[in-house]
Amino acid sequence: MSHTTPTSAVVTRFAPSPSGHLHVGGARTALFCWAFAKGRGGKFVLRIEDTDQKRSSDAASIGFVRDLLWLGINFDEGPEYEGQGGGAHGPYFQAQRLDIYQKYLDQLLEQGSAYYAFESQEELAAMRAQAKEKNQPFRYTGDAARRRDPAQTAQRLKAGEPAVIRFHTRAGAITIHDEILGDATLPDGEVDDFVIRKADGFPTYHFAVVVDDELMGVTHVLRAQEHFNNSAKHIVLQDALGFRRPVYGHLPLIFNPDGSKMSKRDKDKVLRKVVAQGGITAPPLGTVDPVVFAAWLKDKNTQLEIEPAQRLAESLGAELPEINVDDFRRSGYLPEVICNFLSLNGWSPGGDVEKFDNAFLQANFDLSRVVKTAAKFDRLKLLAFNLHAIQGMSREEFVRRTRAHGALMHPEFMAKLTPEQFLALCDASHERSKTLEDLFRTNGFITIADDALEWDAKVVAKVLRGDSPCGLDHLRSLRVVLRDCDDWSSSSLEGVIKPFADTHCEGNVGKIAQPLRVAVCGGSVSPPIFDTLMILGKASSMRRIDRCISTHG
RNA sequence: GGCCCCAUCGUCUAGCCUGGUCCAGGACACCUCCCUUUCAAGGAGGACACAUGGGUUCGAAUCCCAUUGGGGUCACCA
Repeated sequence: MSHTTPTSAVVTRFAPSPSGHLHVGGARTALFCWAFAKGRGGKFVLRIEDTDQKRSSDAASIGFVRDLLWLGINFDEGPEYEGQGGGAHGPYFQAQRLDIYQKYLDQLLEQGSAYYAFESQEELAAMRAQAKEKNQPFRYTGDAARRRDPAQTAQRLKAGEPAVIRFHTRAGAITIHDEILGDATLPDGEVDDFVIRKADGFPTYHFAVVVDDELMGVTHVLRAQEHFNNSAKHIVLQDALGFRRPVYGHLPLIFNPDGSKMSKRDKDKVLRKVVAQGGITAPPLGTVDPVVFAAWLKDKNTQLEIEPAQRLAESLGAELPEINVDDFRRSGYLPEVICNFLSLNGWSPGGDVEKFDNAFLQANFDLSRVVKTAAKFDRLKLLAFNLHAIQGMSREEFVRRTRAHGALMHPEFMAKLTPEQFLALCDASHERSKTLEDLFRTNGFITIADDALEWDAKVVAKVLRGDSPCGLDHLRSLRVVLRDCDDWSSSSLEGVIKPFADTHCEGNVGKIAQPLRVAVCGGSVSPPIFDTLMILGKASSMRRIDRCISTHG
């Protein structure tokens, strides 16, 4: 293979470990990497870091790629996935590149830049504990190991003793050049002889990253700030291997509003709280496996799988916090809004501009405008952005996207509405929808059978009873009027009910609208009442009103 | 604890590099009022920040130092 890769072309990469779900933090990293490369006519590479056999048992679980594409983040090279990916620098799964790493491992070994080490996990843990006890940082010193003669090392290896390969870090301070943070120098001794190949033969993250970034021609490494110190390790590796050094940019972290790290564990946290408050000792049927549940209860560090966690939350009436991109999709957020909002966490185009699309981001994203400070993820502002975007949609677009969301998330709801009903519901809900989920969440009464509707006791007491004439009295006299009303359109109903309110309630429409609303939907919230009646249709509306009167009369 | 990084309204941020136009701008949230058949939405107002202390300078949110506070990292995880 020739090395004619033009050095001027920008290449960035997003390199997550395999997972079925894309975290919003990861999404932002991917978005920035994508925007940076694409805005400069470069390439964006996706690489799967599956060198941890314990966690990557299901190496095919790269479901998050779907989330990436949903957000509009496509990649030029990477695993093949629904028409995306492929490329000349594959394979893009690190677990499939073991022979490549071995070559460079050998080079390091020959150079004397790496050596075998035989300490057991237990020994290392003891050393770490000791360091911690003395309040000292743990640093592995390879002197003893390196002093061992090669013959003995060979013998131990031959005997099948488990061994790792460590990098021999030379003395000296290491300076990291960072396009976002500026330069930072780690003093001599900060980087110890870290492991580059594990006992199971897999490279560690540090080693695989350095080799792959070089081979894949990555020019700019943009990743979260938690990787900052790792960059020092990568730099010394690059130097030892004679590799080029990419430009680094460490992105500020994204936190929860309370300052804690945003983590999928937050879901477990919410569930544990609800379970504890409810004094629940066994999982509701069909939610979580009882054995798993017991183990989960016992060990606070364990996490439930996403699907069981969702079932459990639903059955307990708990709201799980949105953490993954898919959570936000399910909650009815728009991908373009998520991208827009995510960009604003850590970057801004300057001035007062804050609403923009991915094309704008691509054209304007620049490292010099990335902020250094961590951001707290403000869901309320995201919600406001989503509302604004929905309001900005045409009627057709709103219908189309709501229908798509409904087909995916609420097929049973969709099945119960005629196309005309659905359209009317969309019109009645458009300007009040903060998410695509709102319509489905707040209009459940429409899909309930007329004779199965239940009324909220509190609301009944407040709206239907009380002063005289009370709501029920109004309903009784209004039902006669409505019964004779043949044109059940919104405007016609208004033409009937408003005059009724004039004569019976001194023009106070609320006095009659609320009892009506409660009668037909069971609660105090619905779209405007005339729309609500129209959507339900005359037969259904009348049945509900009559049943309400007889039930509460 | 060692090392590294950071510090503008409650939150995301503009301004900082190239000191004066900033008694600090926008957005979300919040408060008040208006509109109103519910919930929203919408309209009009309002309150709210340069962490602290020293310098440098005629002048500092902007430059320097210290303090304080916050974060990251210290794995055969990535």
